[in-house]
Amino acid sequence: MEIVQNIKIAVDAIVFGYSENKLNVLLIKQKFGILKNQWALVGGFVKNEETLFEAVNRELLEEAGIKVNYLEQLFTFGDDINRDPRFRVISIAYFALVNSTKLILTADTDAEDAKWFPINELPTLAFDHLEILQTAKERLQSKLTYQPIGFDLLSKEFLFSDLENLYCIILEKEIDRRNFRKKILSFGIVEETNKYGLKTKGRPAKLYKFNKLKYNKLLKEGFLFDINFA
Amino acid sequence: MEIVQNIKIAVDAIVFGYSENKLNVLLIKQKFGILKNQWALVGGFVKNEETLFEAVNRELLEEAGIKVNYLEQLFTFGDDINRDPRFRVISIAYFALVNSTKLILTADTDAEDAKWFPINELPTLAFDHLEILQTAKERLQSKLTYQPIGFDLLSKEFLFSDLENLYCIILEKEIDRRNFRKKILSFGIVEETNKYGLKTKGRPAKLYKFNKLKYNKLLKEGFLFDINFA
DNA sequence: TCAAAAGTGTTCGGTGTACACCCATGT
DNA sequence: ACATGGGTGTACACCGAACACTTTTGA
Repeated sequence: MEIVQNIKIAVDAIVFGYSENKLNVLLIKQKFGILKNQWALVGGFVKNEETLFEAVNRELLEEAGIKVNYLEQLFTFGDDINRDPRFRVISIAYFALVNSTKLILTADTDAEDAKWFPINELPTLAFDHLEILQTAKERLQSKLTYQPIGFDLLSKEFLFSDLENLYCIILEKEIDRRNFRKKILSFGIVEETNKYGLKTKGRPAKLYKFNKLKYNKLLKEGFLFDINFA
Repeated sequence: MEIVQNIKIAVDAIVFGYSENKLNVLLIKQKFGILKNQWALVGGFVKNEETLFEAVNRELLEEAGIKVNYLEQLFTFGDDINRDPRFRVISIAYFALVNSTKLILTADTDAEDAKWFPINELPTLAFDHLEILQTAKERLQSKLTYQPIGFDLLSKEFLFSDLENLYCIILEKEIDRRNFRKKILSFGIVEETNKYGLKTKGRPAKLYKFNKLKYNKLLKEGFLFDINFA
């Protein structure tokens, strides 16, 4: 049986970053091709000899010069046959998190520009990238409540108030400071250091860190991370 | 920029059915090609002009003659470059549920045979289909606890004891009958009919039915289906 | 001494959990 | 009358939600 398929395979990455009390998304503007002068997600075609995972990581490095903290497959977009006007492209979208938006974006080989955009101030996006982004945002929101991925958006040592804020902003709701703190600490996977954050107004705040080893150990014992506030 | 890709796109479906207190999976044996005489998931290559969704439904109809109750994208398998020995194939796997395993399986065009296998008595499977199946089983287990998909595995009208059993078997744990019943009924999305199930031993059992409209209405009001027992 | 943010405890109501008894039928 | 599965009710413990005060710094 001969199979004749004229379908291309691409990977796209939705990269989230958090800084200054805002949730940001990484977008690029390409030098060449159909995407010239248009903001789009990091992505590109899969090479014959590389895995999907390798393809995403390569594009992240080539187009933005970054290595991410967290990466998982999101969804495969292939039901809109004309999502790319040139020819049929099926895109396997990935969901990524990086800590600190301050990392240097090196618009490298293919990308003319790479920038962080607050999720509420997006430019017009190429193709169906806005739809992909929306799916990614929903995944982020739901996953935040049952997996400790929030820490991948913060630096290794962070302020409790930053963690609180991150949850409030991403979940788009108010959370009681005291209950939030109590809940997180009750898990025993966040530890205080003896360092303090930068001087600001008010009482100095301790830096905390996420103990991943402890978390993995608890996981095996049946522990469930779960943060669901009314 | 010219893109030369030698990658084929396939869809595969993991179809679950429930009957006689067992969780079953639908497998087929193909007439032709590399899969001759091997049990495999329903699936095949995507045609140029059809959506992914259409492709899965077509294969389900062609190879097993069924229409499913529930269908969602599961995961895209493309990290093992040699998962198919002929050439590189990326498979977009779908997760499907049907009510009652008694529906007639018509091994149609391509399939020589189509059969239900209890999930604990599987034959050797083609390619990485066992891995795909494992992923599907995990999705089923987790989704069962936060979405009312159990009803898609039962007939329109069902016995409470069947629902209880379904949960016990799929989640592989014991559940207190009384608490389970109380919980489900408290949602207000399952209603009793005035019919009774087939005569068996003991007191006759009422038939119940799932009120999908009510569920959708409650969903909009922020209702969360959630069944998690210790 | 005042403002501003960090850090801590208590009360209350709801819900998950464990558990025991009655009901309706066929034999 | 008895075996078999269907159907109901209660008591307790724990946890999430609401909420107020003290602490530590800089100005």
